[in-house]
Amino acid sequence: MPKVTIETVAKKVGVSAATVSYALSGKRKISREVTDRILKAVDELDYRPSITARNLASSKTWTVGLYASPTQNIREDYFFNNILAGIIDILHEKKYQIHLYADYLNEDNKDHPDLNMTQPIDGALIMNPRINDVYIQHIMQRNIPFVVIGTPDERENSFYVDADITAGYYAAANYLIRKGHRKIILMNGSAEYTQSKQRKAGYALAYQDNGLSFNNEWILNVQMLEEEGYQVFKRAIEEIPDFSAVITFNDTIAVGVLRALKEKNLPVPGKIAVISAGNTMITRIHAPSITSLDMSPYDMGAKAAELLVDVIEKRRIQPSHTIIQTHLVEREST
Amino acid sequence: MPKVTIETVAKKVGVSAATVSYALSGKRKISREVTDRILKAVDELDYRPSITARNLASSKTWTVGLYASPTQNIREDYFFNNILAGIIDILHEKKYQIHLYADYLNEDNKDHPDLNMTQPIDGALIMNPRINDVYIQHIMQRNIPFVVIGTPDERENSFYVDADITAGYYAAANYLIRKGHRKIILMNGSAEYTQSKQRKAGYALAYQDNGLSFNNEWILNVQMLEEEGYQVFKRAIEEIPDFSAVITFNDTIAVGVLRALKEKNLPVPGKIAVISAGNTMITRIHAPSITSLDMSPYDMGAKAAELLVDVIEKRRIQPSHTIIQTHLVEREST
DNA sequence: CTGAAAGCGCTTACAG
DNA sequence: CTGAAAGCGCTTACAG
Repeated sequence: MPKVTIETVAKKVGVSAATVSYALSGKRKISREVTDRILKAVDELDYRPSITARNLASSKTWTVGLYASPTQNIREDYFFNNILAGIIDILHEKKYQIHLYADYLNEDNKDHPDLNMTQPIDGALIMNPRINDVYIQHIMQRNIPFVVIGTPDERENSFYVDADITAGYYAAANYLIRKGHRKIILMNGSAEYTQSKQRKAGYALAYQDNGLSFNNEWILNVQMLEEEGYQVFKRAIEEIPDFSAVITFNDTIAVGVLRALKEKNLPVPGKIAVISAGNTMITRIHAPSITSLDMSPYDMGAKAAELLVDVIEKRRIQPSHTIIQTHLVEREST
Repeated sequence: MPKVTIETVAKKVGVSAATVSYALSGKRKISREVTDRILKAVDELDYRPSITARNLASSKTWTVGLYASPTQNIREDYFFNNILAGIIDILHEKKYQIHLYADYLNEDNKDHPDLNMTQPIDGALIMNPRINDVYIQHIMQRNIPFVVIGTPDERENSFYVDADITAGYYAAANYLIRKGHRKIILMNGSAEYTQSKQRKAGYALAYQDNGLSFNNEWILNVQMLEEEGYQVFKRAIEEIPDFSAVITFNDTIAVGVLRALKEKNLPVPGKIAVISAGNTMITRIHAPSITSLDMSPYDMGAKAAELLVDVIEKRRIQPSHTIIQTHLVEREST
C-alpha cells in the first residue's frame, strides 16, 4: 500500500497540491465544488497530512515542551498532577500538543541531549526553576517563547506564573507565631530552586513583623521525597531542641515529618504543630489531617499554558507575570 | 541573526552538507581532521540540527505518543504518576521523546483532532484500553507500532503489558471469603474499560472456587473520582443490605468509600472490611491504613516502554505480552 | 479562483 | 574518504 500524500489526493481530484493544501487549511477560498471533491477524495483515500512535513514547511509545530521534575519526584508529587491537568486542558483547547521532558540534569549539562537539539516546539513551559537555570538559559538563547511556572531568577526578561509563595509562608509562619510558637522548623526545598528563597523570605518576614528573630539552623533543605523528609527530620528532632512547630515545602515531606514525629512519640497537634503546602488529597486523609497552604495548582498550570499560547501567538510581547493568591486551610495538625 | 543550518556549517568548513551530516551522525567515517574542523564550527556557530527537518528526511521521529487518561482522572490518580515515571525513565534512556495526549474522547470521535492527523510519532503507548478502543483502532489502521498498558480487546494482534488483575482480584476476594465474608461489594470501574471485565472475572472465580455465589447487584461501575466513589457508595449502603466487605478498583475510590462508611458510622475494619488496588502512598497514610493490591505501576510503565522500543526497532515482531504478578499488602482496613 | 515552483533543512542512495 | 543531488511531504509567495 503506497503512502497517501497530498499529491495522491491532488492527482485523484485533478487539481494541484497547492489547491488541496488551501482547501484543507482554509487559508484561501477554494470553490465549493472543488472543495467537496477534495474532501471526498481525502475521505476515500483516508489521507492524513504528515505533521512532520507541515512543521518543516510552516516552521510551526503546534507543540509545547514541558520541562518537568525528575521522575523520582513525579512519583510522589500529587501537586504535579494538578498542574499537569491544567496545562493539558488549556493546550488541548488551544490545539497545541505536549512534548514532555523530565529533568535529568547532572554535572555534564553540556551534553544533555534535550539541550543540544532544536526540539520541534513552538514554546516551552518550565517548572521548578533553579537559580541560574540551565534550561531557561538554553531556551532563551534559542529564542523560544517560554513561560516559567514558579518565579525565575531573571524576572525582567521572563513570563511567569507563580503562587504568592512568600505571602503563603508568611501567613503560615504568622499563624503559628500568633498561636504562641517561637521556634518553627522550616523544611525547605533544595537551595538550588528559586522557590526555596521565596519560602524563607516569607518565613523570615513573619518573624520580623512580630518583632521576633529566628535562627538559620532551623531551616533545613531537603529533597522532594517522603523518605528524605522522614530521615532528615528524625535527625532534626535530636539536633534542634525545643521546637514546637514545623512548616514543610510540600505535602509529601509533611508525611515524612509526621512519621518521624509519631515514631518519637511527639503528638500532633498536642506537642508539635505541622503545616504543609500543596493541599493535595493527602492532607485530608492523613491522620491527623494536615493544615496546608492551598496554591491552586490546576489554575497555575492553566494560566501558564494560556499565557504561553498568547506569547507564542504574539498577543503578548512584553514580559509579564501572574501571581496567584494562596490561602491556608486549617485542619487537625495545628 | 540568520539561521544557522547544516549549510552554514558546511560553507564555513569548506565541505558539503552531506559530510557535516555524516560527521555528526557517525553513519559514515569522516577523516579525523575534517571531523574536528566540523565540530569546531558547530561549536562556534552554536549550530543545532533541526529535528523537524531530520524527522522528515529520515521518517523517524524518536518520539512516542502516550495516550493517557482524561485530565480529571489524572488529577486524582497517583497510580498514573508511577506508570509515567517508569515510561519516562526508560524512554529517556533509549533516547525517545514523549508526546503526551490526554483522553478527550466523546460522541463525535470521528472529529477528534488527535486522530485525524499523522502525528509525528514512531510508536504509541496506550493506557486504560476500552472495549473496542477507538485509539487502538486508529493506531492499528495507521500501522503505528504500539503497546497497550492493560489488556486490550484484541489480544492476538497487540503487544501489551498488564498486571495480573484477574489473579489480583481473585486473591482479594478469596482473602475476604476465607475471613468469613459472604457479601462483598465490588466497586468496579466503568464498564467500557477492559480492566473492569478482568476484575469481575477474578472476583467471580473466587466465589466459584469457594462453592459460593454472588449477586450481580453487588457489582457497581463508577468513575475514577473520589467524590464519585463517595456518592455512589453512600447510595449502595442504603440499597445493598448486610454487606460486610468492599473491594474497589483503585485507591482514590477507596478513600471515597471510607468517607461514606465513616459518615454512616460503619467502622472499618470492625464492621466492614475494605480492600483497594494500587497500593499508592494514600493507602499507607489513610486512617485506617488500607489493605491494597500492589500492581507495580513503575514496572508496568517501564516494561511497556521497553517493549515498545523493541517493537519500533523491529527486535520484536510477533505480538507478545508481559503479565506482572500482583500481591496483596495487608493493612488495618481488613 | 487556481497552478507551477521554490523552499523548509535535513538524510541518504548514487558516484567517484 | 567526500560531493552533488534527489527526496522527505508539506506551505506559501509569485503569477496569471
